Amino acid sequence: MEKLVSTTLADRAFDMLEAAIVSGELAAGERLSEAMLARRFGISRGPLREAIGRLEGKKLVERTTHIGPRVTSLAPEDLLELFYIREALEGMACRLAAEKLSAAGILELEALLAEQAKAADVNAGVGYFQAHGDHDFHFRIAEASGNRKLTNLLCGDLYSLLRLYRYRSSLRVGRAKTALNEHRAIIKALRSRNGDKAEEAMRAHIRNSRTSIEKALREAAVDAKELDGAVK
Amino acid sequence: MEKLVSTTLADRAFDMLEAAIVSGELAAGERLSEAMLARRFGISRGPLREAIGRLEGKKLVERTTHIGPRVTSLAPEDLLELFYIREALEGMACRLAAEKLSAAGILELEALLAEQAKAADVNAGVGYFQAHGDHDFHFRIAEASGNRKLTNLLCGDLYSLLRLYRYRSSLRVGRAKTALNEHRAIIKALRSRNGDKAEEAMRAHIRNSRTSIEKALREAAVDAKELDGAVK
DNA sequence: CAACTGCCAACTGTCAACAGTTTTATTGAC
DNA sequence: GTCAATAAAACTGTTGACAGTTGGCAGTTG
Repeated sequence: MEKLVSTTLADRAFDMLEAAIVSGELAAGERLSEAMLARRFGISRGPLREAIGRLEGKKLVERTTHIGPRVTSLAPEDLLELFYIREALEGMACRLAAEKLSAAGILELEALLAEQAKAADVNAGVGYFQAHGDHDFHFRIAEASGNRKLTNLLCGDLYSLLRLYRYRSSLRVGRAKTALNEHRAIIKALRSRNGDKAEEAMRAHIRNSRTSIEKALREAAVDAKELDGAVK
Repeated sequence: MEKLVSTTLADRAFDMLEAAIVSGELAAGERLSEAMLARRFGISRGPLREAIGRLEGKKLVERTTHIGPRVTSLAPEDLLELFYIREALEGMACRLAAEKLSAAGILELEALLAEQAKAADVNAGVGYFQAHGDHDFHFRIAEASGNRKLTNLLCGDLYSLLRLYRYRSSLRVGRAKTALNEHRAIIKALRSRNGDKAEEAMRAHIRNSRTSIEKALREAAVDAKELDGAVK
């Protein structure tokens, strides 16, 4: 048996499509032509269709009959709705992590945070932080919950959905430093092994993220209106 | 335009399969033969495959290459993990509902509860309560949250997953009356428009459900062990 | 010049057939 | 009688082709 890569074509198509979608290579709302994608991946339309079906089940693409599949496009309200879900789920994950995390695990988190602090300093807290560091931090805590279904839901489904919405990094200038402090508070709560405090620390963090985005969205809406008025 | 039912074959197959799975007609862990299902639905394997793909994305079926799709089977630990997720999400839904629910909405909930109380009395609180009433109650609150993504996640994905695990109703004897009281407490918190209280009331309710199931599972495990010993 | 009608190309939905793998049944040996 | 090996049956993965629908383009008409 040399076929260690016994993945089916549909599997590979699924992975490639998901990667292309969350990376933004396939823009939100873009129509996916089956024939084109089939040529691009070098496979037939059958497996491709199955892959698209799976993505549809994951809410990453939507379909309308005879017109074709499109990448799910998230309205600003949808993004905010997802943040309420994140607050609930990551709060729970953080509570569980506080009860289960090993001393070594906490040290790892602190090391990660120290690295982020450096990066945040270097970049004056703009893009990088949100892109990689924040992500990793939340990932680790989700995994530390020890709840596999919760971890999969957060890291697998929810985060790929969140990435569909590409907010301009300018929306978040100045948030990085605050967020870093909130991460410190979370680790402190984790170290105390207090589930209540850990959950509340995480929820406050995500709540603040949400209000920050809400504010940015309002400002963006105002700008758009002014621009619209100017054009007219 | 008389073709209001422009559903595709794959859509119908998806609906029928999902219904068959959550109703238990297709048992958990059962292997799904594509040819058999295609004959049964009177369609070809193409659309069927796509429907199965969607269910796979929804985590209702799992696939292994060249062996075929099987209905996802939930271990007891998986069930408990789902209850932690429920606690987080429904707690959040209840908080949002407390802030948004109209007076009329609260009256509807109370009416529903009164109906359940009658049914619970009649059946001495065994099967019916859990099967319909509890479900409806939680559904309504999820919808009242006003958060569409949250509602879909709870009512669409999570509940169909939960139904995969068919606990014998005997596991829950005596829980019905307690649960009814907990529902009353939830409504009381909703009426007070206090998000914190509403969230905590719902979380306590689901936590109690979980501990009740944990206890029942432990007892069932002991019984199984004794039975196993007797057989040997 | 604008709007409507009819046609055409492109695409999606569906199917039947082929290739490779797994499972089962049969056969033979010990 | 049991076990192993081989062959056949059944099933999944994949493909290419066909039918029905959608959207756009050109031509025509008011």
